[in-house]
Amino acid sequence: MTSHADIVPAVTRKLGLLTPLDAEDKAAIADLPFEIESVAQNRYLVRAGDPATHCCLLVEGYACRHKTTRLGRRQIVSFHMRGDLLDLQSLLFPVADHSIQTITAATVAWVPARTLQELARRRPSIGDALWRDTLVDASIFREWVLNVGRRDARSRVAHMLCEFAVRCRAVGLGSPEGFELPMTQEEIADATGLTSVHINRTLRGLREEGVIEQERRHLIVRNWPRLRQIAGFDPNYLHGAAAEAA
Amino acid sequence: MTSHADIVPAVTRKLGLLTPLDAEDKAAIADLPFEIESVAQNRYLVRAGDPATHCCLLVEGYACRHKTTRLGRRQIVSFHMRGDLLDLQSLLFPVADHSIQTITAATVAWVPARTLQELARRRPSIGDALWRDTLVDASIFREWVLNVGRRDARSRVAHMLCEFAVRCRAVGLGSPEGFELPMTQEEIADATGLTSVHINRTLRGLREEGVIEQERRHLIVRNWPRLRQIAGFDPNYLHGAAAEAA
DNA sequence: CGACAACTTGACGGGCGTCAACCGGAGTGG
DNA sequence: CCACTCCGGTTGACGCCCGTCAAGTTGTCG
Repeated sequence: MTSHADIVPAVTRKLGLLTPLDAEDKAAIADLPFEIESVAQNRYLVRAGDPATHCCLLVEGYACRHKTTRLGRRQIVSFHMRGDLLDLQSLLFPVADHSIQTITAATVAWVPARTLQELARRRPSIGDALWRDTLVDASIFREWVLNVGRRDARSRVAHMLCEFAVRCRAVGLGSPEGFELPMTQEEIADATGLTSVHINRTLRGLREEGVIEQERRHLIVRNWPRLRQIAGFDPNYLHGAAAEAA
Repeated sequence: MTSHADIVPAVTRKLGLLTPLDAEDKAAIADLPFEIESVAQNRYLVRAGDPATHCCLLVEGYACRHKTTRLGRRQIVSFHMRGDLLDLQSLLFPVADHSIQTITAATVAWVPARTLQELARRRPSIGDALWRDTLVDASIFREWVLNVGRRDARSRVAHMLCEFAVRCRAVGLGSPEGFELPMTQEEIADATGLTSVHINRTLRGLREEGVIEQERRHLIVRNWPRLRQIAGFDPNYLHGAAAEAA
């Protein structure tokens, strides 16, 4: 069971990595009225079009944001893991412009958007940290536009794996070599703008070259330099998000 | 010639659309030390890797942000026009993670990032407005990921045209039907993840169907409903950016 | 009027989508 | 404890959308 007392250090740590916080900032965070919820796999946390009343912190598990074309074609625009703040994007908007869905069972902590916004005004350091977090997200979106727009399937998948690996490591998930890869091939496809069939072929290619190894929902990177080279991966765009990985 | 006195109302108007500003906010904006510069076509305003010391307001003309793959393939991640704030993205980061380049001759107003950041803290409404502006940008990036990842060439180009049209209208550029389309076909290609050859064929297709008309760098939309339908365009994701267009 | 960038068009090929079949593991119910 | 089901993964055949290459043409600026 997760309690309010477990959440506070996680949030403080997360924001503290983005901007220095003083004692009063930390006290203010401890006062936040989190509501903790356990969520099953494949459940919506936010639906596009919903009024945006709450923000949430992903305490445990994995999630993604996605949008769909009018014809129903889905595009995942980001993956999220333990410690990520979701839906800061709509903190200042009345309705959500995209959906957020769990990939695995997860636990999340909800805070009223109004409360958070008010806190950001009262404690400018916290405001900075939140703003910075959304800027990192934006930087990742830009990299994804590049990834989907200008890399072939092979590099595209490799790039997505590199990013996921680095971000996992940054929050202490998995070892340097291996980590959980919780999404289905169809979800990888929707994130890279490909089809699940082609993801399957591409992963097989990487496996046959000895770059990666997979079993179940676990991925082992056998040849990091090669994977980075295939991806053309340069982690700068992750900014603080990978601070610990350096 | 553009002077400091011309810039202030433009900035005030821009930010005022995002969040209500009081007299003190406006006075603070008027005190900002803008440095005005005229820039030729195809000049870099910011290069990826540059230290991010200044932010800039695009006073007149058009610009784009872009990133490139290690193999040198370029992806434009956004277009910008009169009134847009550029490089708020790197307000809180030490180095720029992408480049910004003019598409036409332009005039820009520079402000030290430090000054703006300090203003955002001192006047929370201005901070909100700036944050909100970066959130709108992020929302547009997400839509671009979807556009490039999940639409075919035809819809993709149509979508890009719809967005550009709506944003032009929002800042009073062009008429409901026609507007300047300042970018080359190669730039449209780099924004949509296609090639200039295919952009040429796609635009021809739209012309032959009577959806659009082009002469020089000018575009006339002959059949708006049809263009929107081809694009599957829903302007919600532009949030405040198109406030005036409604 | 010459030079250069942007646009235009055709021929051809490949990367990836589509369709379809099959497999394998996990959960479920008898 | 075994059948049944279902989701996700795997593989092959085939074809199309879009990239590539190449050769003009047009427009613009000196």
